[in-house]
Amino acid sequence: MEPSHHLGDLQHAIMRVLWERGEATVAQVHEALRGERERALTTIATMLTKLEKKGVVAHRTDGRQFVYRARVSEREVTRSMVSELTQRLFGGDVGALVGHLLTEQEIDPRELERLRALIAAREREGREG
Amino acid sequence: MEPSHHLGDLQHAIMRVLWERGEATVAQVHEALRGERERALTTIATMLTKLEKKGVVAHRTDGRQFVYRARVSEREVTRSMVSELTQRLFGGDVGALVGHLLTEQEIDPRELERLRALIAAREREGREG
DNA sequence: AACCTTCAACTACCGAGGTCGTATTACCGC
DNA sequence: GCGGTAATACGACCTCGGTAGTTGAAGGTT
Repeated sequence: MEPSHHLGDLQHAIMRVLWERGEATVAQVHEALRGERERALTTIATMLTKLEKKGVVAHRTDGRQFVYRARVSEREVTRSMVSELTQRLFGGDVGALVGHLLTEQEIDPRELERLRALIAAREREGREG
Repeated sequence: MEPSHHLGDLQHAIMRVLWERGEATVAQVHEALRGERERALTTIATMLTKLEKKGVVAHRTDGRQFVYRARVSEREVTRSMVSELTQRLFGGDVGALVGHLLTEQEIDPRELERLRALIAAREREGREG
């Protein structure tokens, strides 16, 4: 079990920028996040420092600037956060969560068909692999 | 949109006790939670007070004791927390989360069949209702 | 050389969850 | 009535996410 990639809201937003761009300076992250809300540049810088201390990002130096990159993949983080919630709310029962989503949340009909295909594939895998 | 029933770990554990038993004194909650980890009684009492201030629990008095009960349903909380995560990780796309669960997480084959039925029912609903 | 801008570093704070220790109060058994 | 016990009330403190001001250095500009 890796050290629980649990990210806050801003942290996750920053990571998304890094995942998308591969690398980014503080200013670039700040700029990319300008859409949602105006924050001080130092807020981003501080957060990146904290993320680095947590081990989820790293930086190299380019002239005077720090260029950050993610050290954990989006997939890892997503898996980890989803697992955490599944644990908390459904005692780890993934099927129960899917059931909840199917019955309690609105899902686009188009999605349903996709999902149906996904399940079929999954069941096939189970029988063969 | 209700005021975001976002609960921490201990808070959620306490709520689960309340949901299960309907009502419980501080001592009873403390006792029920003893299994996972030993905590001071005052920790539970403090948390219950904070939960009451948040509006998610209420209490009546029985002699000298406070008897707490939940003021929000488990369903509400679950929905709210799942929605939050769906928002954060998949931009609110519930289907995407289901897809993730289907492809990235282990699901019991027996569950798959149940889910298939659930989807079929859902699709039927969509066409008729 | 003096200045101005641009960085990162450092410090400070706030709120919330979580964890308790101590004070106070109210009751119960002698 | 006195002492002990059982409950709540209150306040302290820690961690973490989030937010930002200030400082100090580095480097370009005139």
